[in-house]
Amino acid sequence: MPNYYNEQTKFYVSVDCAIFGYSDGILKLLIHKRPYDPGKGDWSLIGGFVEKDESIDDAAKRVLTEFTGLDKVYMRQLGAFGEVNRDPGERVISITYFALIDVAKYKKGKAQHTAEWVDMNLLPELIFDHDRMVSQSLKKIQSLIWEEPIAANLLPKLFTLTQLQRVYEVVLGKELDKRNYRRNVQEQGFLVKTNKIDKKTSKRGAALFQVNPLLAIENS
Amino acid sequence: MPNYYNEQTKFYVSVDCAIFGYSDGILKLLIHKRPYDPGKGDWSLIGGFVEKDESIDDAAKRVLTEFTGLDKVYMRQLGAFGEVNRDPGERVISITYFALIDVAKYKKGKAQHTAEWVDMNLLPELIFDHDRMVSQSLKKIQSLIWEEPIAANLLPKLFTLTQLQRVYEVVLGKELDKRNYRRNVQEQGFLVKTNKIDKKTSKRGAALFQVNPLLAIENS
DNA sequence: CCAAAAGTGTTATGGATACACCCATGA
DNA sequence: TCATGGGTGTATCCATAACACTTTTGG
Repeated sequence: MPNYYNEQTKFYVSVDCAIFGYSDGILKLLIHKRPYDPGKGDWSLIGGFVEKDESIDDAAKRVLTEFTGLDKVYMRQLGAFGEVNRDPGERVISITYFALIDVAKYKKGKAQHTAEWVDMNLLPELIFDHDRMVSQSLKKIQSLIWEEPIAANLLPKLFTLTQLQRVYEVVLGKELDKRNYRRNVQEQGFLVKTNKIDKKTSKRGAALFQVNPLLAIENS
Repeated sequence: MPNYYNEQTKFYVSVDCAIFGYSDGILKLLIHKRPYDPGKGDWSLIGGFVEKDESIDDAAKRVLTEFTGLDKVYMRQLGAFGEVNRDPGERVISITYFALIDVAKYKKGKAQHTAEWVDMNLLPELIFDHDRMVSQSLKKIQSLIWEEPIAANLLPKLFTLTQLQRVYEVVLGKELDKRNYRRNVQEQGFLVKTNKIDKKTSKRGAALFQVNPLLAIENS
């Protein structure tokens, strides 16, 4: 066979990103109104097509940067979605990623008029199989949150333990015992106490922590 | 934009299957000598291209059936591998699956001359990124083995608890305490004792078990 | 002076681990 | 009769869960 590849079918391949954020004590998802048919105007995850000379991971990073202005963001692949008719417009195979970002750093990029942070508890129905992508992403984040220092990606660089506790609580969907949580999270060794004090959220002031810079997870 | 899709690049999409089997107390992987360039003659996972009108899951099932003669096999998606030059011949995005099958049921199919069951401990180097696919698959199987009744997929329909224990041990790579293992595996509720007795492996005879038919996991 | 959040240890409980002997049978 | 694998229960340990009070300070 002279060139085996040539006989094969090619496919559009997209990346869809479930971008999670946190503000006001609420877990949010960045979604936007799809600007073209099919499904024009329907809510959709942030996505885009993989381009010729970029890896799928790079495509996901590029899309995320285009839509949020951020790079070096914590992002992981969830998996591939490849039902024949998942996109009724054309056959498109989607590789799904999830990301955790600090909403405060978010800058409107592409889709600036139609992108919104939506309360995860009030999520509208999403297009195609995007609902499944979101629920599977959240499950994976829940299973990773005690394994890797990912929760802090939803907060500014410096944060108090109480702020981080709220993040754990909204991600896991349940309240945590303050003392047990503090013991657990500190035993992990992800966090280092800075000598700075946050005076905004309490009169007494709370110690500000950051993720151990040696662990800088982010991408990769 | 009249048809947004048309402006996009298309890609070859393949499925690669890490097919695990078990015999003689050893965990094995089905690999074959790649029949075409690049890498002709090198060891490779079982794989094939996704075709026009099949989902990626169906493509993986088809490839598995073509190479093993088996259907209704336990198979799960691992994830997508999409480095630009992962396949030096052409840009190919691969969706990787792993499967657990009963080696005794295996029939040589496609690649009958070059496919082999190889001891996981003596695995040769595989082509491209297939080594990573295998090690990630094994990790995922290890994390699922106590969650879902997947280990029995490596055995015939009826098996003794001791046979199943060996499967757990070779998958997890460590010895298990017989009494603890038996308590755990029976508490899961996956197994039902049949009234049949296996006399082949012991003089006394051992009760034969099967997976609760209501749980028939297989594909899906 | 008091409301509001920060910070801190100990006990209780339940799941996981370690461990040893009797049973049934074919050769 | 004995060698071989089958089958069974309990005590210990460790990790997780439950639980309440003192501190600090801005208003």
